[in-house]
Amino acid sequence: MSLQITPAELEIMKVLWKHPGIGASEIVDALDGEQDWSPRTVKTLLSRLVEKGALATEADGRRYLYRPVVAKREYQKKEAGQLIDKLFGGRAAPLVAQLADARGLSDDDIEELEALLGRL
Amino acid sequence: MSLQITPAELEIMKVLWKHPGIGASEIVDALDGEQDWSPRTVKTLLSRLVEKGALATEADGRRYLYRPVVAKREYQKKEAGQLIDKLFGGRAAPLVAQLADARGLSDDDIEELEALLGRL
DNA sequence: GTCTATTGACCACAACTGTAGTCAAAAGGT
DNA sequence: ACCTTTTGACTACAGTTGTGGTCAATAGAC
Repeated sequence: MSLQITPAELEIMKVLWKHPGIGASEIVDALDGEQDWSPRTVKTLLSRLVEKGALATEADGRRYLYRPVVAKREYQKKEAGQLIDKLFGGRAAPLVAQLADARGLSDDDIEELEALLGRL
Repeated sequence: MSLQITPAELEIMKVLWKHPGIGASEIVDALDGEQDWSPRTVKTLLSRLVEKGALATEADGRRYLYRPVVAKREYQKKEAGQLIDKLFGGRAAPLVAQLADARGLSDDDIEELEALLGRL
């Protein structure tokens, strides 16, 4: 159960993580400006996500309300783990070093990281 | 020029980052145990990588020697950047927090991260 | 010198992805 | 009671990816 979510599907998931339990047209609205997809496209992505088990549906009269099954946190964890396994030999530090190098760390980042390290 | 490298292709790249300038059969050998691909499959992946500009070839008599065009570092940077943009709102700290949560940080990691933060 | 194994070029093909159309049922406006 | 709009179900279709086959040239083994 690898729950493969494609980039396009992820956009839908992001909307639903932010507003769980909305219907297809609200999702289309929420995506407006972000993505320029026809409502048809959004519907297809929704069906595929339901089929994959990433979304649960709840009938609401004529339509469905959608709700994520995988929590955002879980998904982030999985993706982050995959990336460091795939490219960084499973070690977190080189990843952070690359990030720092690639785009610098904000002061906030540094502060948060220090706090985090303090707790360990 | 986004240089889209797929997971299967990445396995080839990893071999070549480690041993630049080898030929197809050496790559097949190096992958043995890792991946179980027919030599044909490896050849196809090589052609696609060359076509995409991710590998350069150098004729060596009857065959080619392959060599990465994109450095590993560059690729890591790009991937890490994409991940935090895609899932962590562009901030590094939450990513590290997820990683720490998901699999813990080794003492080495913590030490390295502290050194890194010290420099900033 | 001839045979065999290797190589790159080209081809195949199913699964997955991105994008969207058709269709029939139902909801809501008037 | 009709017409329009919205919705989910089904369908389409090209591009990408994973996997590997065919073929002709050729390099090396005998």
